[in-house]
Amino acid sequence: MSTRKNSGTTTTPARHQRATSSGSASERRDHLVKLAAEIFARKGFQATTVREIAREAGILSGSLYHHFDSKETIVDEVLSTFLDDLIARYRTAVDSSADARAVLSEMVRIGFGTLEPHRAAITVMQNDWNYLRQFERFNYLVKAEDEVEQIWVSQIRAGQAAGLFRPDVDPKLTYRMIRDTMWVAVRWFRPGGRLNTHTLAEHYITVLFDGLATGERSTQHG
Amino acid sequence: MSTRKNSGTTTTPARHQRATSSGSASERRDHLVKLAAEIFARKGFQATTVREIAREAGILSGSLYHHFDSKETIVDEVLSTFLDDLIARYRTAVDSSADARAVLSEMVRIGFGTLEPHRAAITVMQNDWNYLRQFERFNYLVKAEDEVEQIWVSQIRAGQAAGLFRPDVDPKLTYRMIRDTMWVAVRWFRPGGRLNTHTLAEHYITVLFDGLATGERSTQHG
Amino acid sequence: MSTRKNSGTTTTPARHQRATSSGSASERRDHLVKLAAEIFARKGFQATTVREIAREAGILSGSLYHHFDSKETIVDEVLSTFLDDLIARYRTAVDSSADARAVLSEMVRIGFGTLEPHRAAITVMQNDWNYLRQFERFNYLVKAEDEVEQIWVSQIRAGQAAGLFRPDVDPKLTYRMIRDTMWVAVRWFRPGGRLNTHTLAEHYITVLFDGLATGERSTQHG
Amino acid sequence: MSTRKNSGTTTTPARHQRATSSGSASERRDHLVKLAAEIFARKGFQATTVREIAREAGILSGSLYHHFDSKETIVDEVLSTFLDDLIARYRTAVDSSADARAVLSEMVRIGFGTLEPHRAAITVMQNDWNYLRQFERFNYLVKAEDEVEQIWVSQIRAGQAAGLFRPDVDPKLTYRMIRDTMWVAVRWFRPGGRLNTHTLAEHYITVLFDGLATGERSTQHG
DNA sequence: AATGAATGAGGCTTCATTCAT
DNA sequence: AATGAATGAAGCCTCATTCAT
Repeated sequence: MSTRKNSGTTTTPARHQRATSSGSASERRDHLVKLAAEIFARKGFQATTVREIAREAGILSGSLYHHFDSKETIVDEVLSTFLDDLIARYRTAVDSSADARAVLSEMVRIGFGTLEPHRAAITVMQNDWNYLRQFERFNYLVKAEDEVEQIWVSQIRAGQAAGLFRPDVDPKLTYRMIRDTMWVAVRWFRPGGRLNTHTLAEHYITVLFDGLATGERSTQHG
Repeated sequence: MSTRKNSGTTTTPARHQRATSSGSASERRDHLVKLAAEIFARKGFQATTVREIAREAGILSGSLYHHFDSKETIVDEVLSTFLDDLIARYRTAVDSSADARAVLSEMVRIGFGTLEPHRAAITVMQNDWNYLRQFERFNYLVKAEDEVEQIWVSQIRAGQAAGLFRPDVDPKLTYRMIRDTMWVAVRWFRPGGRLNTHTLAEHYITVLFDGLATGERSTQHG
Repeated sequence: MSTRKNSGTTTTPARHQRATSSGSASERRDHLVKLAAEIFARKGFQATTVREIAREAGILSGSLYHHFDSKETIVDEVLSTFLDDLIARYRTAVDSSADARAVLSEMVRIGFGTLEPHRAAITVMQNDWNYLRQFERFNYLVKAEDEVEQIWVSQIRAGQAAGLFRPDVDPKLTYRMIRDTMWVAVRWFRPGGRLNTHTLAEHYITVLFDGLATGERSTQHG
Repeated sequence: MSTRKNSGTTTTPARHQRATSSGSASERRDHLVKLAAEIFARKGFQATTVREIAREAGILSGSLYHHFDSKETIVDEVLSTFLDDLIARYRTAVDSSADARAVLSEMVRIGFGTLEPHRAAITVMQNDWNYLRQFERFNYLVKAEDEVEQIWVSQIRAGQAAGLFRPDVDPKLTYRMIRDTMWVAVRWFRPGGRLNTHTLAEHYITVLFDGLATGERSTQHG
């Protein structure tokens, strides 16, 4: 699936193909996208000025428009690159013939696993989603989200059907809680800190499947 | 704790307190804050213009400055009102003499319970936190967050000490996951929809304490 | 001469004549004018807000409009009060039958003598003249200035005619230099400092009439 | 001494230095500064709007910010350019080996000589000094003023020590009077009128050194 | 006399974007 | 590919003034 509206990185025919010191045109473009993503993540999309992105890249703001139509084109590329990658990974996990618990575990690992390589994109998605979705051009974000939900929910349902998961939980609701827990972690997760994404994933898998409580289950508390 | 920078609603000595047809000055102010909160939630703080807030209130933008120093003063009031209320509720729950599981369950209920009355404030906090915390005036947000974390973590630790909770989970990490799950729900939760906040809370309490899986625990999967 | 456009202090029929705790209406008005003059002097007319004047008077800005039509009415009163007083004093000096040197000396003393009682008004006149004269309502300032010039120049001419003053100086130019020297002193003169206005006047009279140089005159230097 | 906060005209390394039809960037900037100075002088700093400056330059107000950070940056440049030039000229005069009277005469000529080329800047300094000095960024104005006072006072003292000047005049006070007389002349001096700045200077030198009176000196009058 | 809410015009500044060079 | 000057719309905020109470 290509969620990208504009030329994607993988499908773009390299234009000009100059072999300059700074690499090909598309490499330059990718570099700029990465730079921008970091600033978007740090300050928010709206609070980031085009001048700021340009300055960080060592050029003037007008020059950015040789690479991108608009500021929105840049976030677009940031977000769609992430979503393309994420969905591709989920598909791989689902395509294995493992049972639902194993698949879900793998998907949790995939989710936490994107925290580092796609930290900026995930942050932007968390913080600026609400703003960006107002624009028609970002409708595809909702579509991608729906597709992801589809993948998760069907796994949870499969697990329930197989008797692996409690039958009394709501699949959609459960998915949303898992999803939120993973993505929001980007707000406090710091690479190189006390916890790495692997630990995070295993910790969450444990609590998710077996719960926080010890001993006999179903005790009426609260 | 009062996180409020400006005169708080509960502690403000009633000044002049004229009883006019349009209500007291502080009622007018509160009304404006609520209006603004809704728009901030819908469009984001930065994307909301003061003209927009004023128009919705039926006045001109300049007139807003009769009530507030700045646009930031308005969000400030939105957020601190919410935090004051939340922390007060948590304190009440903690002060009961129930066991850790009961207290945590109650705190989860409190959290989900704020989703409706403080929907706008929570949304703003989720979406604009990253932007707002850049300003010194919002330092108190971090302080309030720390206090809340303190409350939760100590309950989780107490539960572990009492043998109620798994000893192998990280208290801070667990708190963060719970918190995120609750708050981010504001993004998709719609009052009057299929799920109400009570259902949400109980659902989450179930999964949180007892896990998603059925049958024997600790089986190595994935 | 009354330069005042609005009700002057001396000619205004006392309205209402209430004997309140704060004095008559005109006393209240005068008090406000004095307050305002100080702020105008300190911050400049334009940079002074009506709110600021009101705050200093312990009332709200809207209430000022019970006393004055507009902000400009207030400066108007500040300036015309000063000019009325100044011109009256000059007239007295001129009406003596002393010789030109004595009269001019006295006028210099009068000028420096206004520095303390009319410090604020003189400061406003120095700093905001350029701005205020743009408005038709302040045309009378130019008229007052012309009248003062008239008084001085005729004295200088009389002194030249009597052989008391050099015939080779330009009377108007000389007047302007004297005037400027006196008024601009308001910028650095501080009551209670090393110099009082009496010393200032005598110092200036000395240099003005007899020059800075010692010994033989007319030596070609420079 | 460079009082300039921003890149000074004399010391700026020519950046890029494109030779376009409209001149270099710094030429454009200088042109804008001159335009602005005229309006500041005519209407006062505060009463001048950036739109007005832009309109006079044939551009839109936003475009001004391509050249200057703020309205204050523009006056800053106006004033510091003048002060730099003035102080440089004074230094040259002082560095000659002439006697104090000759040096002072020359400095008077320099002062009046700036009236035409720096008319706008001097006017702004006279009228808006009181307002501008409130801002930290204009602290350097006071420093420059102090330096100038230093130069004058030491010459007056030298003249007194050499027996050229009356010993009974206060050097600082005398300096201030001279200074005020020169600068305030900018308020009424009109190039091309009856008097030119050369005449003005010689007139003032005459009165300053030898006084207004004829005949025997020190006669007690007044 | 005073309040306090509101007006409405206007101020400075920012910023994505364009375009000739 | 990049520059740099300019656009033009819009944003936040200020302030003298008005007016019902």
